[in-house]
Amino acid sequence: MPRRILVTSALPYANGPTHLGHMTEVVQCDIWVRYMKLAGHDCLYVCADDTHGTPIMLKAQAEGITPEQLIAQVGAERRRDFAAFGIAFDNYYTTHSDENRRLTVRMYQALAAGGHITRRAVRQAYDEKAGMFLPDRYVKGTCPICRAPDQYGDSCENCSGTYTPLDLIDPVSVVTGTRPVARESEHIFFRLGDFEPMLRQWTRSGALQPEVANKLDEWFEAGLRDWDISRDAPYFGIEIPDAPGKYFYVWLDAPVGYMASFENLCARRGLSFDDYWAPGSEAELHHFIGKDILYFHSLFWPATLEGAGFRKPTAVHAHGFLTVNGEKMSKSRGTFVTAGRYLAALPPEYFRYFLAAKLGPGLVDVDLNFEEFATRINAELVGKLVNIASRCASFIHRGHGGRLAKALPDPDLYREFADARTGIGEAWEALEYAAAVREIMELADRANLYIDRQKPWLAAKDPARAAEVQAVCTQGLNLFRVLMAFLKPVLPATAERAEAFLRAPINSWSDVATPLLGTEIGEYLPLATRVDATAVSTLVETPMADTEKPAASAPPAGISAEEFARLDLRVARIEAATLVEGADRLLQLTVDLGGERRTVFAGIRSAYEPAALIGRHVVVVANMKPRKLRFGTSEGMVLAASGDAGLFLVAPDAGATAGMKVS
RNA sequence: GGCUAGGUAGCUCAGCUGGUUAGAGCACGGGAUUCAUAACCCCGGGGUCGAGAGUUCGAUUCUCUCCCUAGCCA
Repeated sequence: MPRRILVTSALPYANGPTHLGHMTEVVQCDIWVRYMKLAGHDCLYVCADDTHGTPIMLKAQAEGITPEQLIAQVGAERRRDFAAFGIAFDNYYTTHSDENRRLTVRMYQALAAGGHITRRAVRQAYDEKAGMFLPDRYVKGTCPICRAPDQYGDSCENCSGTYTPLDLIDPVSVVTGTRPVARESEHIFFRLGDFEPMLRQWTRSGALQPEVANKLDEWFEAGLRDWDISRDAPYFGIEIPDAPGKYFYVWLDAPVGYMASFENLCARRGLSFDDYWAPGSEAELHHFIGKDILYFHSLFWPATLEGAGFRKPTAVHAHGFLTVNGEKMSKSRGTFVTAGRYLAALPPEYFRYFLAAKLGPGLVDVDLNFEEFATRINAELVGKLVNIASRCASFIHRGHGGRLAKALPDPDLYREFADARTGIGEAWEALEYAAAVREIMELADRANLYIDRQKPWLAAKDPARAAEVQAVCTQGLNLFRVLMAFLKPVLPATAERAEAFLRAPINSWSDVATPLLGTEIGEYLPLATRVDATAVSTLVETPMADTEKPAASAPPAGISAEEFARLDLRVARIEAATLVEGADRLLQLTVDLGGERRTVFAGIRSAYEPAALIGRHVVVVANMKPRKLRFGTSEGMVLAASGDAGLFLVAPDAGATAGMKVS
């Protein structure tokens, strides 16, 4: 029985470029959707741009364009980027649409009719120069609790205390730089507490991951407060019908965008909206989101749906963030990888594969470690999987006219592979992607082992054994085909090329139940090629702050002897020095610290020839935390003086030997 | 601070409801092979399973305390 399933991934906010964090979510979701479709379910995947709110309004202002122009621009980029990564939306829409406005108003009116809406005055920071109320994050000032300067209006990063923008000492509007004043305005609230019994029950209904349900208990304990769903003009959003000059808070209309996008799809495909959204609907509704927006999707969203007479989600699947080389993606650290930057360096399906190999059903972050990325692509995808086809294809073409044998020499082995689809399918559905990939790679190992044991290259030397060669390679290619089918949700384009090569499409999950026999295959072209580490390293900009910016920029305050003693300065002897390709300032040095050897990158290329450095003694900070650069890890820092006259290494007097402490 | 999750080989991780010498991949050392994109195959080194206490005939697996890491606190 095919299930009817509607799937969404979180609507990306239309205020900036698509980055790998966005991609993590849509790729996870897309893999799931593709698997469910292959498994024969009636599965639809919709998404949209989240386009309203103050940040969009201000960003458009700053760029001198209208919000509509801004979201149109971002929307076009999004579609292009998602398409490039093979995300197969059934519909990608926008929250700035008629459908969304109508549905949001309808939801609000139903909530009001049900008595779930209340109003009261709120005192807020108001920017008189800009003529607008300021969201908490748009006011900065000194923390009233710990006096840390330059803190946001909602909480302090230093002492993590919470307060309101008006509590700040010397508050400043981020918009105009003026001091905001307190002003009152009537706001409209959604009475979330009305839905506590329903939410407590829904939370434990299997809709949420267990650790998420635990988290929610904490929120229940704290008590469910009313939710402020209105904002005063000027605001880019949907005007509230019975409150002129007031707009719906973007977080009210954003998830409604799921429905709006679906309604838009219904119009195009002749589907019934109510089949999916009416209470008691038999269809499943799955939301994929990041853990940061769990609160909205596990409390407000089901409550507003229930209150407005819609069905609740079947499941909310939250995932963790993507980190890059162990660090949060951040623009200032240069670890902010946009979709465009990735695409310039690497094939999109490599990212999909890597992610699948790392993702589980939980909320843990996934780290994009460059070394591991290259390893997994090269060792697993190329070395194991694609290798099976590569090593078999030539034999089938040589001497057998590209035709597969009529029977498998080892049907039991084939059946084992084909039967694995049940477990692997269950793993895909359960979001146990890493487990699925692990199992597929174990099978790939076995396929390679099979070929190794049969040694078709030996049999190929004996014309009398031609049939044996053909049979063994037919077996190998069929095993390969099974594995490719298993990975089709992850690698749709690669799978398609494999299908073209084998001249046999894979249209459903059970297609691999029967092997390919007696048919002709196409020419083998490499389905995936190895990545080299430098391509991967171009994903990030190297900040190089250590070497580029001499200490002159930061006049250090007086330090104590203890503080100085924290530096482990050592004499080191340079054993090797090489140019670093792609870095015009760096030299890679291998230094001897008196028995210990270290690799250090130093920004001294402008002043020294590598060959001239070998054998020289320099001073190195030996207890520097290892620092990952684009070209490798630097395990220390070489001291040098610099100024207008140039750059000069610091060297000990003659007689000092490697390893000596400098103090 | 409260809560949630996690701490198993150099790295990434698997170890279901406690049970014989704790596993895999990558990396590393040795060997074999040459069909294949320096791929594949065999062998090997390497772990006080975060620390301590408890329950038990027996704990990586259960309980408690502590330490460390990450995240969440509208």
